[in-house]
Amino acid sequence: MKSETLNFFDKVYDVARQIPFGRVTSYGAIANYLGAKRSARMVGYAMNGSHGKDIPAHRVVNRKGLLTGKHHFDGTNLMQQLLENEGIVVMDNQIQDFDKFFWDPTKEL
DNA sequence: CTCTTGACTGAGG
DNA sequence: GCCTCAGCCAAGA
Repeated sequence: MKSETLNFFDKVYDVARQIPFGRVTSYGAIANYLGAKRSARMVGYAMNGSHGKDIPAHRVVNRKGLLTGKHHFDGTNLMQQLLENEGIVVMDNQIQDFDKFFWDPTKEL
């Protein structure tokens, strides 16, 4: 099978699955890694299908480190709880020291 | 094919 | 620093 057989969504899932424990990244970073810097919205859109998979979607936030996608989780503060469980400090839906926990796939991967 | 939607981002006021 | 507007791109109806 060709490596290009993977759809945009599948690529997003692949990258998101490789996010290390205790680290977070942004939609734009993933999109940039996929060669679609302008498709950051598509990354988030793709995450809609991340449920039921082994995708740590809670490690993916917007460029400001804000938990914009928390409303898509089961509870209202589930996403924050998961992040805090990994040692990440979250306050008011915003990750503290975001730059410190930021994981860039284009550099790390 | 056309229109709408969206877990985004950058620029401007 | 906060709010608003516009651009971007893929999937679904």
